Amino acid sequence: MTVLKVVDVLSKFEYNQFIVESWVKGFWAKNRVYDLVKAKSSLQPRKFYFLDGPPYASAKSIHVGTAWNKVIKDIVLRYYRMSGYNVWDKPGYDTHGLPIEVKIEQSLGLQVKKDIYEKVGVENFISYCKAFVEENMKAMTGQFREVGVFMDWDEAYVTYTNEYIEAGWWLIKRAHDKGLLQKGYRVLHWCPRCETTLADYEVSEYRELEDPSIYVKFPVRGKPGEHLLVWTTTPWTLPANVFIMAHPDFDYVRVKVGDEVLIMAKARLKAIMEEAGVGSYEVIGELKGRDLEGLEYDHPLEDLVDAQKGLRDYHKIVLAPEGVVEYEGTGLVHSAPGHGTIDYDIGVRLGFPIVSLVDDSGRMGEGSGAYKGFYFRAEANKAIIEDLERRGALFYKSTVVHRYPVCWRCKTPLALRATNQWFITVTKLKEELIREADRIEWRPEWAKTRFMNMLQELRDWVISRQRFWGIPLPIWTCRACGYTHVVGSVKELEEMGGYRPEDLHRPWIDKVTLKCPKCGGVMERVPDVLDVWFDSGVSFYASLGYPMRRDLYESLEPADFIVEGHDQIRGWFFSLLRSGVIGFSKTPYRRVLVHGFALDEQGREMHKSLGNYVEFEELISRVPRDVFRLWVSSNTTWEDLRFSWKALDYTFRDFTVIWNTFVFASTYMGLDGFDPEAVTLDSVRGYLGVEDRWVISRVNSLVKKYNEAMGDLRIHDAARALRSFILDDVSRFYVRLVRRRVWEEADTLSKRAAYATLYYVLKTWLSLAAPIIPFTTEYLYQHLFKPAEKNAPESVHLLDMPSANESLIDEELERDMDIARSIIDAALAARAAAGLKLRRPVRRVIVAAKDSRVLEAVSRLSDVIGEMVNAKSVEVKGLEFLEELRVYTVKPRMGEVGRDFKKLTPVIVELMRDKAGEIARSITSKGYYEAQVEGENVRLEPRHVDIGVEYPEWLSARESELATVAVDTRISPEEEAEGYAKEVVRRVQHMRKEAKLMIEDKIEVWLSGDEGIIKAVEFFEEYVKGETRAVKINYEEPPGTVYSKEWDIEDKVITIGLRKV
RNA sequence: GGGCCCGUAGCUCAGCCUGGUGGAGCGCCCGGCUGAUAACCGGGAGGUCGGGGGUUCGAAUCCCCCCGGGCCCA
Repeated sequence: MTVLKVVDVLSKFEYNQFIVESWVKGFWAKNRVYDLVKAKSSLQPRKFYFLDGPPYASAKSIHVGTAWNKVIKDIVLRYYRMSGYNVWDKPGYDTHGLPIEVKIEQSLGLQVKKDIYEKVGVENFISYCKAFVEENMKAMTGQFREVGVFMDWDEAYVTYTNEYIEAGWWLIKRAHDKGLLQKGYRVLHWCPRCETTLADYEVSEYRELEDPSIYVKFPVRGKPGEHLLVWTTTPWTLPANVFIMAHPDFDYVRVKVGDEVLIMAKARLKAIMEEAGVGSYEVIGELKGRDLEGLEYDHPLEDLVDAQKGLRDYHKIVLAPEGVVEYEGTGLVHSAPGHGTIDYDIGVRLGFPIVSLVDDSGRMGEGSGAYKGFYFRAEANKAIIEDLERRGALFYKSTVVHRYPVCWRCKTPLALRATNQWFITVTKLKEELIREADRIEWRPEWAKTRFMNMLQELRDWVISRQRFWGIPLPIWTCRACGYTHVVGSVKELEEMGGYRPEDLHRPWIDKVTLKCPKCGGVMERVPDVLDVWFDSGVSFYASLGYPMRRDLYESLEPADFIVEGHDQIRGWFFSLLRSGVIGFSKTPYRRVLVHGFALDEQGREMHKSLGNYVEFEELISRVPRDVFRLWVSSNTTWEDLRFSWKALDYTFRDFTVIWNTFVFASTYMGLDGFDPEAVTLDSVRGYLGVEDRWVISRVNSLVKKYNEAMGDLRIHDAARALRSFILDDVSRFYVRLVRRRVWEEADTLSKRAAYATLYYVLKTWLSLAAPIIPFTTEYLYQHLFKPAEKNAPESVHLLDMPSANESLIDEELERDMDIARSIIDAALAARAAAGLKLRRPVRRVIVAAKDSRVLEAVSRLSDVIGEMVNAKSVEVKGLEFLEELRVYTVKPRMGEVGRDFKKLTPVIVELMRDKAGEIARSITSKGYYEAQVEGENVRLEPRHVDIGVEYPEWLSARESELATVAVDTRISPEEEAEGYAKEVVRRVQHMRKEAKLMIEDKIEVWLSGDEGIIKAVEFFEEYVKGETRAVKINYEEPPGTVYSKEWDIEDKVITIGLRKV
């Protein structure tokens, strides 16, 4: 078999990347290529467990960043499959949670939570959520497939399934068994309109809001006239005040203002007095924060607030460095453990009561006395400030505008509020979490730093939400005796007297009651659902069916690789680790790669509201899939990606060059009937040219570099190396170099060697590139390589990843070629400077090497240099050679010379002209030139002169770092004639193309006009015939019947005619 | 306010870990090629390497401070 039969496909094909990709898509579907790839991988001995971070199925169209994310995953999976791993590639979808509930509420026009019960019913509501998510998943899967992601789409894991829910229950039970599951108060953001807690991640929207900014005086107990000064922007929390915090290390002052004494932080004194407009005050004492500890005070509103009655004993100063700052406030912080996170933690630590006076709807509730029924930010604030003022407890009041969290769906300002929630006390596992996190391999390394820092601030995990669309909390409480039981599985549910509902979601699960093992009473489920972060956190085992089946998880764990955006360091990476440690006391994953964000061209987030959002549909219709893939994978993975149509366009252009490279190969291999199975690299080893050995070395170096980069998860390094190899090394250098060998008509060994080399290099590259540009590589493989080999696998994706053949790597040769390329550049520049067209051969190029390494390299590669710069010979000389030819000009800088040498100036100017060479050499080498002029010692320095270098007219020279390269521009009559012959050849070729002749077509040529040119062609007739595939040249006016054209070659006119024979 | 990241040519980005004369692509100007060709190649102009300080013989690179942007928290 040969590649002959496919030539036409590639060369005649009008290249269209979109058509290429559609063809491949069809090919994959028709031949079930994913199944084949999967089947091959499943036979491999080494496991590679990839765990997909499930995208949130809340929309139909994926974000550019989501596409990037999946492409990274796909590249890694494809790489490991080709490298001989049994790859686990199940994708997943995250499907529960409030954001989805809200979308459904919006689509149904529901206003408040109550509407769900009253207007639609929970049962219907859940069905809507499910249907919505299913539609989204279907659309998203289609898009992931569209960009070529080879994952097990038919077996995707979905978090809303009964199996998944049951797996989630298992972990809650685990936490319970370990004594980590608790119920208690937690301070969380609460939306008073939606009447629900909001998860941390839901507190994402802030508004600039105006709030009171008040300084309140809390009387020091037993010291009339002395007050603790406290600052707050939330007067509504004052009725719930329990204690005041101070920083042990700060300096505090006692300040006399009028006839009162105020205590506050020294660092804040000036600012506060300025703000309050108090001109005269006197510091009468200074003390450390720690000296304030235990100081008791009275609450200024004690008699108005019922709840305050029982708090007298707790009203004192508590040392709490974490709650006090020096840049704002007074250094004394009013603490309401029912309304502040730090306040709460300290309150609990001290065993102080937790007072929360705001109810579900945001109004002051039981215990708030005079303020009962007042809405927290409105009436309550107003009334409290008035009361304080009336009582003389207000030092100063104004307002501030600051960022305040609002509910992201109804924009209502949120309240921090202690509510009863279920949580897992992961803080007890802190050391274990840190130990396990430390074992994980992070890319890049700073992700680890970030993760570790976060673990230092670990807080307990509040898992309960008062919502519907989520994993129901598997906790049942006895109506009679209050006994609580955690259910770990459906089986346990049945054993406890319950039953298996068809769907484990609310509301069906709510109807399942159990029999209390303590008193035999009826147990009902706690109505909460789980935080949606819990869902994805258990994916590492839940997606494998654990614990209902154990074998799969046990054989695969831990996950070998996960990758997500850097926002997931605190998100999924953390929730996974948390779940892993709770469930199995170890990290569920061993390697993490972090990727950046897809931003717009200005570096802003892409949002529909900003108008800079790129729809997937638009992306995929404007940009071929592989172009997108190559572009995103070239971006440094962990850095943000700035989306740019222009950048994609440029990447697209590279594909043309890649394509042309393969077309070049297939065209000539096809013409000559090259058979890669007969003419192997081994069989032509003795005939390899130096450029062949070079490119073979380069491709093996590439394989090495590529494998190292991929193994280290530096995908962008791999992608960039691939790109620059095919574009710079192969297309722009090697192909240019071998064209002449390939154009030979005869079947030479040199040509065979070139083909064998090219075939080997391109096929190797194709294998390496397959994970990154799976469509293009498949097309080229199917059309060029597969038909040429008898036992070639069905698809390029079934090939084995090449490993570097170190024996073919010749580092010295690669280094030498680098030198040669630099010399070539210099020579081309020298030619350009002399206005010599590349088509015109030059007699010789002289390379004056700056060191022996350059000298050796140029000697070794002189043929390559000669070919590339179209020189008959390349002479290598030492630096001294050109030095002899050099002519220096030394121009005096009259200002400097005049100032320094006064009267001697004219003589010195003359000297510079006469001894230019000597002076120039001396100044350039030693830095000065000394001479006796009219009996005086004269010292010329660089500032006195402008030194110029000139070469003889027939030499065009170029200085480079490695050498001075000079082109001998003299042309003999014969060379001039050859130049003309080439000009004619070029024009004939052009006309051949215009006449739409095939490369192999033979022609007859007519030539008339300028005598010099005719003579030149006659002289080089064999050459001209060979180049143009002309069987005959007639030196006469072309007959009217043939295709003819008049040409102007350097002002000489000729007429060329030709016809196919 | 904190942690981490980024800030290099007009634009997009390499180089920084392991200090040693600043790179690529695109754009611009000039030239070339035309048997890979709705391509391609060469040359040129263009940079206080965000700012400041320090370490060093030597800093884009290491350290500190500041400014601007991002992510995650507060």
